[in-house]
Amino acid sequence: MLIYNSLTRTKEEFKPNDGKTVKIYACGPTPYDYSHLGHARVYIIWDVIQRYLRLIKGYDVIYVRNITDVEDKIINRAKAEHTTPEMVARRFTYEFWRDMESLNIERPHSEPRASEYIGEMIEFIKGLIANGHAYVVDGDVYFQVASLPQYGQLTKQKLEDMMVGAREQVVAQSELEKRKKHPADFALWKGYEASADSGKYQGFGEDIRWQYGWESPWGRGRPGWHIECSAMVKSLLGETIDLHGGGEDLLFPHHENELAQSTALHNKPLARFWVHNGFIQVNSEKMSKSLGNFNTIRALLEQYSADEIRLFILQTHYRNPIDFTPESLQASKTALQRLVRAVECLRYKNPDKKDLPAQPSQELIPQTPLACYNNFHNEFRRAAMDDDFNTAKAVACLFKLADKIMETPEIEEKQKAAKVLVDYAGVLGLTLADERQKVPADTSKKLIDLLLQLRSEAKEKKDYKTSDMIRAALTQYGISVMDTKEGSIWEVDLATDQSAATPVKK
RNA sequence: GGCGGCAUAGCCAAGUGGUAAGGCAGAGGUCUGCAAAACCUCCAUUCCCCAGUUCAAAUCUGGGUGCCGCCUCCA
Repeated sequence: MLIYNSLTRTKEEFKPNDGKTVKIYACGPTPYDYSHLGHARVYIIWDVIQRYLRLIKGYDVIYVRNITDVEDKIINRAKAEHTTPEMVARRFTYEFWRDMESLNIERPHSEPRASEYIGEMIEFIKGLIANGHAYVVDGDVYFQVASLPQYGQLTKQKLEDMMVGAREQVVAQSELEKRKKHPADFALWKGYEASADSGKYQGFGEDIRWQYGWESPWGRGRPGWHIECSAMVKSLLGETIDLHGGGEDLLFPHHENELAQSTALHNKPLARFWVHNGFIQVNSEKMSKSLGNFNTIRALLEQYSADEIRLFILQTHYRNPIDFTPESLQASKTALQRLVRAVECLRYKNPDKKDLPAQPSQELIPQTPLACYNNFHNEFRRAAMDDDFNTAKAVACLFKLADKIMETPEIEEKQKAAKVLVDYAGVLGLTLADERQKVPADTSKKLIDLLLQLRSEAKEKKDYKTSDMIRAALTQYGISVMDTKEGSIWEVDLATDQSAATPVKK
């Protein structure tokens, strides 16, 4: 199969390094706020990559996704809320997990937190100082960019060219830059005392940055942004992994610097393939916190199901930008119904079972020579997913199969094909669960009121047979109906309710 | 200033040398007490513009126009 490699900027034939185990490291969230649709896209994409390599390609996959819980934005939020960085990170890590669960994103095998790997980072930095790629200035440690001839290889930038931008944007920014030997040198370790803006954190009682620091050979401080990934990759997966990636914004400086650190220490490539996804845009501008044009996953889930959001995202190739509009999401919602209806026939045989299985079957390779999906398997894999995870094409395959299912009159054939559809949709993380009869919570109240209105109309017509039938039915459902002078009132029958519940006290 | 991406029907979006996937919307039909849903059929002679290469270009080359991203926290 082919995967586009950001490092070479071409699609390359992919095989795991050892032939069967794929080591994946995807850059995870910084938990300082709720996640938005852009985050959803990255993790949905990696979820699909991971599922495809495991379920269809049959590789053993080790999937690691970190949590950056040591970061300035967390510290700033903690300061604003008069709490601790740990509390902020923990809270939003939980919120992140909830969102991931809601989107039917499978858990990675490991989710290392930066704060758990400070020791490994310090060792890593010590190695870089020892072999001359890093230098210490007053408790700070910087990576010396000029010491690595291939620096800039990932983003194809020359050091001289970077200085032009650096001159305008970076150098003037702070006194701190005077410490660096080159403007592009980046911090491996930020010393507390040396921190140029540490002063502004005083006056809040205890200095949060001081609390949130670790002892190191260079004094108290905290790690720079990029070192965590290098150290955790090394610790959990080894010196060279198969796939590494994240959002395209991470290419520079984050991944360039990770690559530099790891190359400088190991003299080996950090990752064989670098995979980066495009952004979600709003009105052709990127969706971001700073522009304030983002939609949280939490908010979107109130109106759209996980399947709908996933379909929306997977209908575009992962490297292209997606322009988000409410209409485009609505289009995916409508489209999904076609797939759901196509697999409705699976319920024909067992009418008692109202829902499809939550987990798709693992038997993914059908041997039945049914005409309706003869080429489906091949098309989905070879033409679509094997070509740089072309989920847009894969989704089109699902729709074509759905049409074939609709056309097929014979029930058993329909069901066989529908099973295939469910299984392959599962590779994309789509459940195809039928939610058409899922009603809002307050609908039952409205329905009871409607029944009581019909009942009172029946009573006025002296149609006591109907009115008694309504009351009897409601009673059977645990609703007590009482007629008063002002009209009928109702309540949930407590006795019925309690009989169903487990007693709390004995 | 450096690096990079995109431009395909009303909208979204695949396709990167062989004659335009798929989705939404729209039109017609079947069904139907009414309504809705569903199902079937149709819907780009053409891929931002100009020039070139080729038997053949949306796809390759050169030029132009427009939009966007990274270089600073960002998925």
